[in-house]
Amino acid sequence: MKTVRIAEIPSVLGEEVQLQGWLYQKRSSGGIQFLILRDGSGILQAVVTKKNPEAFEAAEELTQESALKVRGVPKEDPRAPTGYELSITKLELVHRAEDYPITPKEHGPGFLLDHRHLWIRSPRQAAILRIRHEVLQAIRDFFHERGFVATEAPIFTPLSVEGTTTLFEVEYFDEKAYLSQSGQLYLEATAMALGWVYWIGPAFRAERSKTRKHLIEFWMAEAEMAYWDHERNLRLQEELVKYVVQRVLERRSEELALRERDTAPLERAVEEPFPRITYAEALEILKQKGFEIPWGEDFGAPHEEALGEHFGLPVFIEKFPARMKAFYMQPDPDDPDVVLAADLIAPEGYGEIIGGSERIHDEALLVQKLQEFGLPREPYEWYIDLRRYGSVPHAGFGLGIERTVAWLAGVQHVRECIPFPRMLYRLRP
RNA sequence: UCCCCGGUAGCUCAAUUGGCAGAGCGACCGGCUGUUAACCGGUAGGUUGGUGGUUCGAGUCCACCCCGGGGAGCCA
Repeated sequence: MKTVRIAEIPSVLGEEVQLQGWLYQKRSSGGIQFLILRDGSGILQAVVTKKNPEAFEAAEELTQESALKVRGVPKEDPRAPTGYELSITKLELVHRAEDYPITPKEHGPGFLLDHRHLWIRSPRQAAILRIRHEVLQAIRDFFHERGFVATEAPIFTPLSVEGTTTLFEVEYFDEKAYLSQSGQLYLEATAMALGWVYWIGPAFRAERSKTRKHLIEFWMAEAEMAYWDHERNLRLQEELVKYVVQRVLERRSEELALRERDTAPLERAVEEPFPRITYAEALEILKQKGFEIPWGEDFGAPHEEALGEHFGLPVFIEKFPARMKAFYMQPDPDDPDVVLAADLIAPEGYGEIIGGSERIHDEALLVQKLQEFGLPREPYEWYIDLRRYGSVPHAGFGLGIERTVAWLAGVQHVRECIPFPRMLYRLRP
């Protein structure tokens, strides 16, 4: 007897196989019962009738989410939800579940988040997590194929990359440490050692934000490249995003279909070049749309959305006013008031998915910027050191995993794009 | 931190001007041989988030508190 996973069903039609999984849902009509099984790889309808009294009686005892092993013969059947159906020959109960809280009916977000440890079993949630897996694996493959070295940045740090108000402070024996907001500064160091590097890791921001685009703990894919400039940095970002989108379209079409995701905008993002506009040009476009933003002010969520909608494609916005952005960004030699940085805005209202820049490589300028931004020098001493020993131009970026997954899977809120979201006022489960 | 909305059965929600606390789903019992969130009949299930106040009477009005949700700012 061959044990297979539901994902393999199309390749074993007509032969008796065993499945190991859980009961997602059951419907019955007198002498016939339909069991919707899930096993982590997908869902499948199984059918049992009174002609098999032993299995029929065993099926009657099943509660939602009971664990079971079934034997049967899979075949194509247009009446089944996925087009395949298993005729049960034998049914073995592994564990009978207690009254399961999540029913196939409506639930509110609060209830579902309280039961996140169970909610992830729901097919539509599991589909998002499989898409997330595909995104992460595609990113690893992309960088590996191009000769990047996978490396790591520490989670405990003594310093701040972003603003100092958004830090989680923790005790580190006799001193204070913070949870990392970004691995970037450390990646700059490893880039000087290894050339081209990337890492995928968590970032922590103690921002009191409550929007569908924010998590307190989120994951980033960050890359840093020695001897690269702003232009080459943007080309790599576009190549990466196209690669990831194409991979998900190719390998997760079932999950996208289950999510009822319209794939047309994704296909467009693979085929067409991403528009590139400057901050100043973005202000002009927004002005035409009725948004008056003075030079030097940042965009809000409605403005980002308007820009994404304007192009219908991921769009790069580059050359922001230096004051708006981080201390380490390289000024534009043609216009020192702006920096060689760019954000990539996803279409359909999913917001900023990448932020990147060329980094300052001149020691004096970096020290000056630290002062201008009011940052203490001591914890950054090692970072300044990088500008003393063979300093070279370099660039990098960070891609937000959950926002990217939300865009690809068509999920309204990033909290569904990570197994266990950490949010303002929500630490459990 | 600010603005808006909410908290009633396990879940999703009703409850008219302040006047007997209800429905659907789920659970349980029964019926039905092709269901698609199946359907049909029945049973059980309540300290209306908390404290205080107004009132003959509060789920409903007032005050404070607690817990959520949506959005803003900030960011990926």
